[in-house]
Amino acid sequence: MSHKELADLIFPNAKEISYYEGKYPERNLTEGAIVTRYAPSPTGYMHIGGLYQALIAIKVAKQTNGVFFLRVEDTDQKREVENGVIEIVNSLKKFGLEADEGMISSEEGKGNYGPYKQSQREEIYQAYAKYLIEQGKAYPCFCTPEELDEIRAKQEAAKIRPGYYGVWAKYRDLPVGEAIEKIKNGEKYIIRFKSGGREDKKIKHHDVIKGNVDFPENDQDIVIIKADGLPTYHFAHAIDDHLMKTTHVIRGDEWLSSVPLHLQLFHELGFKPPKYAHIAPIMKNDEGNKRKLSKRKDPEASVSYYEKEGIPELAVKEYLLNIANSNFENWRRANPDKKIEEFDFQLNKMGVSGALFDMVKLLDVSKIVISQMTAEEVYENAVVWAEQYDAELENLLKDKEYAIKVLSIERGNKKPRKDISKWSEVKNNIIYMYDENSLEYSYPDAIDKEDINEILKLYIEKYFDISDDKQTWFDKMKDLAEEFGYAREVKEYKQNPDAYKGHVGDISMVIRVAITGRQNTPDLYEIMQVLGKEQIEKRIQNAVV
RNA sequence: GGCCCGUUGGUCAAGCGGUUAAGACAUCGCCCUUUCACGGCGGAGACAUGGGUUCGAUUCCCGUACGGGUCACCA
Repeated sequence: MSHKELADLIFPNAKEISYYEGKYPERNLTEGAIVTRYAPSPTGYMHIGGLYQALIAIKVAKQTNGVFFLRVEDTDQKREVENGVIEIVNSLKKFGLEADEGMISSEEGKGNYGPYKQSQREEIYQAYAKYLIEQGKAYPCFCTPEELDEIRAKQEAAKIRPGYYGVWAKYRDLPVGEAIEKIKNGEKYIIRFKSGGREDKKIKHHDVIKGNVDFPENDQDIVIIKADGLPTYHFAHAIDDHLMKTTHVIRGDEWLSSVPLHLQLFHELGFKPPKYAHIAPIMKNDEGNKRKLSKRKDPEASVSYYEKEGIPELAVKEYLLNIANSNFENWRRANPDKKIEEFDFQLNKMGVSGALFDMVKLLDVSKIVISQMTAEEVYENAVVWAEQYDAELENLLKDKEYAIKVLSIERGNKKPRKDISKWSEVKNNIIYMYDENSLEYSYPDAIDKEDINEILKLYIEKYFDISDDKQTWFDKMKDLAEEFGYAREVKEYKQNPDAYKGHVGDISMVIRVAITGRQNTPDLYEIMQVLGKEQIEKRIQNAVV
């Protein structure tokens, strides 16, 4: 009885591995080109952490003229969610992170190293599992889940390391003949990897991000093929990243402690291992404790949150890049007009521990991104967002010509306003330019209430002329101020505050509040030009009590 | 609990044996400004802790505390 017979019995139809080795040749890439991948499980909505990983992976691949591919890891059918794959594909697309190869819909992929969905690669895994069995490096294990639980319970009771290893690996040394007999009798089994590792020996590993890390060798006989015939993550990772020629495995650092196992698997399979870059997760402060951003508890963990809020994709990417390479910020300030693609990203400059997600900072990045857009761009984005999430705003934006005028105020110059951080704020930012009947008037306390009506009346009767240029309008404000005992210049007032009731700024504030219902608006002159003569007259009349 | 990893201002973070310990967001003040912003200038604010090693430790070593990860027929 030989290992070969056992292997043939278990996987009678599996091909020779040489078939696959030949089918997927080395990639013809230039020196230094990096091949990366994003390999999510289709288990629900896309997580911001996934986007983060994908962004980094694609950045690294692109800037070295390498390849970035999307592989779907759906070996756990129990957790799979309907439309999970399409959700991932669409999310990536929305953020402009399209893969060179990989899944493009639920079932289809593109590229020469596919299939890119693990459930479609079953025969490949089985071929390699068969190869390992033939080599005596893998074997069938007949333990039931209940038996495994018992073993673990015993180990815990005895306070020793749990797991399937050493003397606890019940079937690792079962004579081949007996294994064959059990299989022929119809006993259920899974395939385990036969580890030659020793827990008391250390391996050294250099992680691109984490640096040098020492681990004990792996001595666990982990399962490689499950009862359903599909591989576990570890096995699929080794096979796929070898066959797909991944050079850098960029993944969450929850995998760091699996590195000894993975290296061992690559070695036993005769593969050249990839470089590993383990990314720290994005954290959230939860009552003093740091924890991973959680899809269940934190709405901002889902990428769909940003869409709903109307935070531009570019802002999210810039913020993420900020977290990933802190020198990005300096680069951005020095190169405000350059594209993200031009930034030289360095994996080894990534922080080793997880950063707390900072919404305030994200919104600041977003403000800058939006402030650099033209009125037209802001308009288009706001419309797209409003169609989906805000019917009222959508309605306001119907009159495109007027909307563009409104959005153009203090935009497009060298120092654009930064008062919109997300599309959901646009309505509040422009609504007073539309509805003159729902304004609320709240004047600064410093202004004598008695004066307000008189200022407004006099302004409209004596000074208001829509055709005034800015300087004339300006001078008239000063005249008006003087007429009411307010200083023409702020400086004059400050030098001699007792001589005046206030200064010209107070007067223009009165006009501003009357016209817009706000104390905080962009340049008043420009607003008045957009509003037009009739509107202004009407608004000031409304404001007069 | 075992094994890994980490700990610089409120947050993100540079620095990696000798620095006045960068910068950004947030915060405060001033200036500019008709107003609101923008912008400019400035303030406050940090090397978890105890031992070593060293002429000298934020930087190196050990311990402690705290935080994170991992120990599945899940990824």
